[in-house]
Amino acid sequence: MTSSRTTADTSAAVAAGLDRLMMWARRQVPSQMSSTAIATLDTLVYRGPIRISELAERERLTQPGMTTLVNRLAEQGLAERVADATDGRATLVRITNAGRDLLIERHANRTQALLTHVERLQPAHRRALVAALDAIEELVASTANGTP
Amino acid sequence: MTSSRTTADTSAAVAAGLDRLMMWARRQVPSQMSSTAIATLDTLVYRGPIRISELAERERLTQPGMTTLVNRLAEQGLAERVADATDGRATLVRITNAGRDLLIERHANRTQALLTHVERLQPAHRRALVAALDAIEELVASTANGTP
DNA sequence: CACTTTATATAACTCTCAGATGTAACCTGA
DNA sequence: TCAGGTTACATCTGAGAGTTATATAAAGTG
Repeated sequence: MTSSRTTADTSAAVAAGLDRLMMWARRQVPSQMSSTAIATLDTLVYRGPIRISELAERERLTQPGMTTLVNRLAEQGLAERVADATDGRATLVRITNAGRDLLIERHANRTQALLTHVERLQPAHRRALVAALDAIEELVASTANGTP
Repeated sequence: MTSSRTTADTSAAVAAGLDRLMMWARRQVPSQMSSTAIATLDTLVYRGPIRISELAERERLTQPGMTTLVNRLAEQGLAERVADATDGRATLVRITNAGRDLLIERHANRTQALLTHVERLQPAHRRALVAALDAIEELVASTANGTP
């Protein structure tokens, strides 16, 4: 009882802490592209070629919205359309090398921006964050594929 | 030597982990309001009444952009304009009780959404995140007031 | 008291999204 | 095999939220 109570409380504390962390981090790293565009490219990396409608659902966009977003990405050479061999109606979207490069560069920039702050932390706190990296990994992986 | 090398590496790992965490969390909690509007309200809480132009700079918006955003917030009753007693040109923006309530409710909603995932973590991972809460606190506080 | 600077507001435009609707490809049963 | 229904995507308009350029009003300055 005490145990489950504690688990619930600490989970809530962690969730609240993560939310505040995100609010903070958002301000540290200005981003030039639409966050939806970035997240979509990210999904393309982890999911591979994927249908427009499925992409729209994952990114919580309407299908027409995703269609125009894919158009923009294609114009910029960051993604491309591929015919679906199994269904003539469908279009698969695939990230290009340029798209991957953009994500890599962006990630590096953001990491650099956060780095300054992380380096200034008390050593013990930094160690605590390092120790939590696997946990973050699990969290991110928890819905990385097939969100339900 | 080895030590400083390790510090830099682990800091980078932490920063990279945080970036991926943000990408992930973005998808978990859809928000109805503009993220800029939320962040602005948040700033109003932590800074108290503040000038339009200073607010614009903090949120990386142009001054006209912040003027219209403040108009929207005022129409919704989430913030209000107050005359600056020391400067007739300036307008101070102040959050209202309704604005505070909205932030509180939103934080609760997001925390609830994250909670599900946190509770499913392996106990050891959850403990690691709990242990990192103070570190997160320090990180968020590092530029919570007066970023420069 | 003119002149410059500062703080905000207004106007016109752009970009990105949502909602409604159209069109082509697939599936199903008589 | 073909008519009717469904699925997947595209197109069209309209609204929201931001930008730059510019105007207005209050402060400072010689």
